Amino acid sequence: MLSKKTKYALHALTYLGKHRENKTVLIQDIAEEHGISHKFLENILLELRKAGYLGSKKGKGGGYYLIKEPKDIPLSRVIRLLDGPIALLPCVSLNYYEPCAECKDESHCGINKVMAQVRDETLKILENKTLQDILEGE
Amino acid sequence: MLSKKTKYALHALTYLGKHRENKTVLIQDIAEEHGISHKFLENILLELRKAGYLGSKKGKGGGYYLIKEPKDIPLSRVIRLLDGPIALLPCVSLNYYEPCAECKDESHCGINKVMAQVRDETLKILENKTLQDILEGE
DNA sequence: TATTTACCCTATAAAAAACATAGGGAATAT
DNA sequence: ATATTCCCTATGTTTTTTATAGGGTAAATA
Repeated sequence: MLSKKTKYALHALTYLGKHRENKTVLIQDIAEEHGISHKFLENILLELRKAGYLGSKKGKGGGYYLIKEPKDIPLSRVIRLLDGPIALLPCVSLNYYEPCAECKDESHCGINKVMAQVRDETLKILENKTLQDILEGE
Repeated sequence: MLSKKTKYALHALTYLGKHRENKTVLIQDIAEEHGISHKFLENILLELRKAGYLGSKKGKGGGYYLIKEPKDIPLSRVIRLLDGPIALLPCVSLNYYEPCAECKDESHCGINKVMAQVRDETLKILENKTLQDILEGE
């Protein structure tokens, strides 16, 4: 399951995607819309900004805004950013690889091989679904 | 990512799948083979037995053994049993459904719709990969 | 039938991760 | 100047995961 962090990030991106004509959106507005803690959401938006999905403006009239096209924001990226690996095991993670302690020989591990296939197929799904798909479903 | 519980369960099932000619296998043997805590593994095997994947025999000469065909043990089942939902959000889980607190109207939520699609496609993958596939990769 | 073996079951504790809050700092509009 | 709003780091709380403990029960064997 996704963490609340990732779930809230998706809600925030969706909200920002729906308000692209406005210049900026306040953290507070998104937080209130979904009943999320302001401060918790703030940390999430910060991460999204650092990752290049959002822009921000300080001071009165400031706020956040989307700087990427919704079609260029795949679920895979958002999940990786906030939740970490998409692979089901560390030993098959492309971005967060770690060997499994209980596995003596990765190259002869059937679990490893199958999980690598699962990873590839799962990635295909999550790379093809984007914020755009979410917005179209609203 | 899968919990260690699920990962160990897969190792145990694999071990039992590779030793089907022997009548039974000791918890201890599996635990030692993979450097897993005996007691932790015991709880996992217990769950697998209750779920109908394993049989057991008490007393001297006892132990565990596989009672299903490897091809009839899909990853989806093992994951659901030990880790819970396969869906990425509670609001699209088939077996562990819960509404999302921050979502006012599920039927008009784009995240919900996309995640339901992701769930369906992910399930296809995990239902088609079985213990048999793991055994063939060893 | 006594003894040993090995699974059965529940409870509890330790560690890690997730979730949330706090509070002052820096930039900007008015 | 001042109010507004994001920026950033640190810390606390809760939940989940991981692991351990210890006695109970059934079966084989002698």
